[in-house]
Amino acid sequence: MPSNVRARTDPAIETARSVVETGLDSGAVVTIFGECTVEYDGRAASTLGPGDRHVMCKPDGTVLVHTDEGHQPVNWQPPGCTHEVSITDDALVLDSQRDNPDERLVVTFDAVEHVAAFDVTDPEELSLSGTEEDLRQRILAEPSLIEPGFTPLATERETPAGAVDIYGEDGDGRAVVLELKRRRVGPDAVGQLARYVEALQRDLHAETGVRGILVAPSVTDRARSLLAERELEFVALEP
Amino acid sequence: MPSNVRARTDPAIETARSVVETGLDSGAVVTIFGECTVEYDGRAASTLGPGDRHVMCKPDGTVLVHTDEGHQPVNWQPPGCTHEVSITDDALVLDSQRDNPDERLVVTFDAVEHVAAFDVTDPEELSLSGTEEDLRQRILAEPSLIEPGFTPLATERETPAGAVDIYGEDGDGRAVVLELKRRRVGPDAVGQLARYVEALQRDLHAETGVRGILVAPSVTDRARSLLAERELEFVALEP
DNA sequence: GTGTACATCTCGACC
DNA sequence: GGTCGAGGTGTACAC
Repeated sequence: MPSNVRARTDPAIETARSVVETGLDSGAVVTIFGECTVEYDGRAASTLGPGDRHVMCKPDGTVLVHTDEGHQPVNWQPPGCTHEVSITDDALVLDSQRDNPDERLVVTFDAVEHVAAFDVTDPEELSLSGTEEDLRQRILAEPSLIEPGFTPLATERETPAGAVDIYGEDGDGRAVVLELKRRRVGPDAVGQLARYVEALQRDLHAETGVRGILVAPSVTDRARSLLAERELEFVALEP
Repeated sequence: MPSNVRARTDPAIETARSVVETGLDSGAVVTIFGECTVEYDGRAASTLGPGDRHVMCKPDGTVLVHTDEGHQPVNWQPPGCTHEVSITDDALVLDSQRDNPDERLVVTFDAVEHVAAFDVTDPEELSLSGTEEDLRQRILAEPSLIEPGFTPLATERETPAGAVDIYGEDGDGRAVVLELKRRRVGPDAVGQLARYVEALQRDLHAETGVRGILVAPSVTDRARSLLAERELEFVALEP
């Protein structure tokens, strides 16, 4: 059985170029480790001087440049880019570009210390729970978690300010807007709820006010006082 | 000169364990490629069935699990975690945990096709331009970009709703709040500006209203109408 | 440590 | 293709 991996440590530059080019052409995930500089120009612009980094090129056009710290790549290119590899002045150059927006990432390796091409077979999808969608399902299955008498009427109900997570009415027939968050919320969520309540109020020409309820595990102090100022409510609930 | 890289293709499982453990202990960036399953439990919870993935462990405690698609890792652990590697039932198991919040990621490799440890030396910092901070500097250097007579008085001015990007006054001495965005803005930015304007209005007990100006390259239609409803303004400006 | 807002955010869904 | 909001968001910075 042939290996799914083609790798070289401290390769000659032409060998490195070959592994990368062959890998990219065959739809492999290609990684390059070595001393490099990185130039980026697009939505923003950046430069990164010489240092050791790990670069990953995916067959979907993604590029990721990782240092030894942090979850986030120091530089990257999103899916959909086209990469080219070449040798210029004894350096291995990876050039990744895209349109809309016009963006370009160029990684120049003075020295390649490792290169690898991985044939990836991954049939599985991630199964994730504990999302906002789970919270929504919980409430729709048991509306009394919000308060006795609450009745959901629609999800994703459109308003001039955007779609409301859950729209319904309370035991007295008043319109209720729910904004759901899977985690502790700050002022931004209050602003969002306030927008929806105001928009719906205008839209319905309601005589009685539209109630707005923020549903989340907890709120910060500032968010709580913003809720109070706007006469909005809070219900503690987890996904 | 000894190589900065220790790598093995299709290693025996004990060899793989040794390279990973030695690498983690020495502060190297360690990568493992092979067929694995992934279990995560923490802020949310997830499972991922068998497939080929590329796993990177950084010396700061970061773990990244990448498939062949997308910018984002399919699973990960943020910096600050402690990882352990072991062999259980002929599988290589990577166990990464942290407290606050309690989170655990377990990657189980049925087969390791490649393993590598990279000694990283990276003295450079990223130099980035085109950020919101650049836009702020541009306005402070030339306030008339907002409008003739505008005078900045403070940045990060605190209000009960949060800190205002730039606070100042117009040619008539009216208070002005600027909210800056480096890119095209939607309804969320309008909500943010509205919160600040309302909070400052209350705070100042101003007789004349506080003006709110959104400064960004452009706005969506919905954001524009929300601005109009709230009598907020827009100035087109890029970073 | 928590709170707050930015980010080349990315990503998916819907229009 | 643009708009919109979620995200296990991560990240820096202020309190």
